[in-house]
Amino acid sequence: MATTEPERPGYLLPLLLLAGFRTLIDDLHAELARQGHPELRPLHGFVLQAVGADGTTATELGQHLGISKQAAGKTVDRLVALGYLERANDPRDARRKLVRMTPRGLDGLRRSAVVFDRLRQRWAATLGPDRVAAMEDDLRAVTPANPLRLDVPGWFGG
Amino acid sequence: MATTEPERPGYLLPLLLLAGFRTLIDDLHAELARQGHPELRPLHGFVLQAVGADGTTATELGQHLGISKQAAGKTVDRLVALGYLERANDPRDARRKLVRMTPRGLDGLRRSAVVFDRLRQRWAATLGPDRVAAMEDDLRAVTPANPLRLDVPGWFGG
DNA sequence: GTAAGGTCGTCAACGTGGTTGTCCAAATCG
DNA sequence: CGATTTGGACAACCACGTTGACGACCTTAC
Repeated sequence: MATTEPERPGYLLPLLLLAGFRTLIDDLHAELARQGHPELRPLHGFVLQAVGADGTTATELGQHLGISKQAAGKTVDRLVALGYLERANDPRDARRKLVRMTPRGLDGLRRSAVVFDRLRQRWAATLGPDRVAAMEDDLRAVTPANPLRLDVPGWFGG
Repeated sequence: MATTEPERPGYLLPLLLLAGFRTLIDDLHAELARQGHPELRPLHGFVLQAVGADGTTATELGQHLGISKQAAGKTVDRLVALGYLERANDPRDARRKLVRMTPRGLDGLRRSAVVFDRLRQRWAATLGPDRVAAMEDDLRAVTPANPLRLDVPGWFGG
């Protein structure tokens, strides 16, 4: 690198990152819709991921996702109504309501993982596997290893 | 590349892209808040960018941003209330209401550009200028050159 | 054992952003 | 000219986020 770069404007970088994220998520949900999960929203996938196979509670979920327990509870309500989650009582603590995946929820989660892997392979086929890995490594290097902030709607607009 | 990659899970890629975007935007707005623009939300910056120095109308803005004209009008209302935009009548078409930047809006937009450039330089200093450029090129290659979809809150949570 | 304090879940109110549907005024077309 | 299209605004609605308040329940200390 002898001379300086041809001065790329800085504002393009966030736009490209957003576009990349959005492309991936849109492709995922287009495929999920084809596979029997048309009601899943981008947000929901991440919530299912956060609930995991072991289940949690609304408060834990909120902490994990970086949102209030009330907001987490509302989203759980929605996913219960859609048939992806269910609530159960904790036998050891009558205050807690365990949030668990239903079979349908597990199905969606597994399919998401498969599709994400396939999408990453598609990027690798286009760019080369090393470039994708480099992108991941680079992003990890400039990103404060945050524990997943999922308050996107409120953050962006709020 | 003799063998296959060590199987990185595909779901990390979107998370890293989102984290990168979010880091950039958060840093930008932290700096903007320091420079006298604490009320600007992430969304607002993109809207100002879309309005540009020449101004537009709410309908055009909505088309440009990928949202309805009503949603665009609402956001314009907010930015007018915050002092970043102003409306004026179009002398050639009494239906149209021109949306223009105020001096405050221009100030915010210019500062955003400066901060974005500086943030990109910071990434370049950490990763190397070629890596940042490569990331941009790669993202452009896997992204359908979309004309800026700004319906993020509704898209994500919808 | 009982009183004090902390935690979990829920209800309510509110703000912001998105949508669709309706409607009027103004421009444009035939 | 009348008919159609277009821009803007209003209203109703949904999704997601917030904070505040409040029971119900666990835990701890006395």
